[in-house]
Amino acid sequence: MGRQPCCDKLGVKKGPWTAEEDKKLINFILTNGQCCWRAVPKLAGLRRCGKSCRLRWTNYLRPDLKRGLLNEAEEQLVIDLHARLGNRWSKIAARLPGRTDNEIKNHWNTHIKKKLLKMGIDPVTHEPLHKETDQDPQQSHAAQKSPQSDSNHDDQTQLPGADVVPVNLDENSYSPTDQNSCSDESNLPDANLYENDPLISCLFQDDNDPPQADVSWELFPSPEENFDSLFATSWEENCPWLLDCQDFGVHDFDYGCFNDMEVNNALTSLETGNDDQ
DNA sequence: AAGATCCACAACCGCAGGACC
DNA sequence: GGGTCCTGCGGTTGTGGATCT
Repeated sequence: MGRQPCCDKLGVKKGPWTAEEDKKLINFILTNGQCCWRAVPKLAGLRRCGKSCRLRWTNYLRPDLKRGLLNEAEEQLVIDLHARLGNRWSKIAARLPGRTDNEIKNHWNTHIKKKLLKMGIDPVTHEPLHKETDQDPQQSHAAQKSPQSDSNHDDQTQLPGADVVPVNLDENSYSPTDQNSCSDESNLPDANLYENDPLISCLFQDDNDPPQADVSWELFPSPEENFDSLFATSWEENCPWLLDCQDFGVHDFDYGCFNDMEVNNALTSLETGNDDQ
């Protein structure tokens, strides 16, 4: 049926995002909220397809994201939810605020799956593996302690230490992804969210104490601070961890490169169909 | 020290479904 | 009702770093 590709492949950049691109995207979302991802690249001055922008935002730049490995409680919850929901990662992620479906999926594939296998549990069915796979005593012991062995979880599973939403499999229950619906005021990132986000906080904060690598991800900027002035501060001093994350072109990370005029120009070119990517 | 292999994670791809015209 | 657009989802791939030989 001649469905259009999500982006024209020509001139669209792929691969890892640079700091410059991140900055443009963050800045755009902060200014305009999440709206019409297809238009975002043009409006934000990015050579990316909208899909890529959306993924980058939801999986990495979103202010309410936690970072770092899932803690034990979260892991247990993922296992429990997976037993009921299967590979519906977005549903699972909805029960773990600050975690993305991609993150959980990756963690499942790289850690939990192996862990379960080691414990003698089939990661697909969550049933004990066949007896012919001779478990050594340690493994069978581990299997006995597995979350699946106590089968009477109810739908309000809440593990100690887990910063998670109570499990209620009612489809209408809370989902963090609900904030993704298109642009109204409520869609603009809540300033309070940034109090829990290290990346944004690094970008915004004054040069105070650097965030801890471990991440309680607690944050700092006073709400009344203006994003512009915050962006202008020297974040790289405060965020050595960020420099480790990607090969960022940090020195290009100049907030001044994006402004209203640029947005207007992009809007104009979008309206007129002028695409000079 | 260098090459090979493994591992973890970010990013991409293709499809499905809902909204809109 | 059908076509198109847009977004979200789940599976898969690519890449860089870590570890092993």
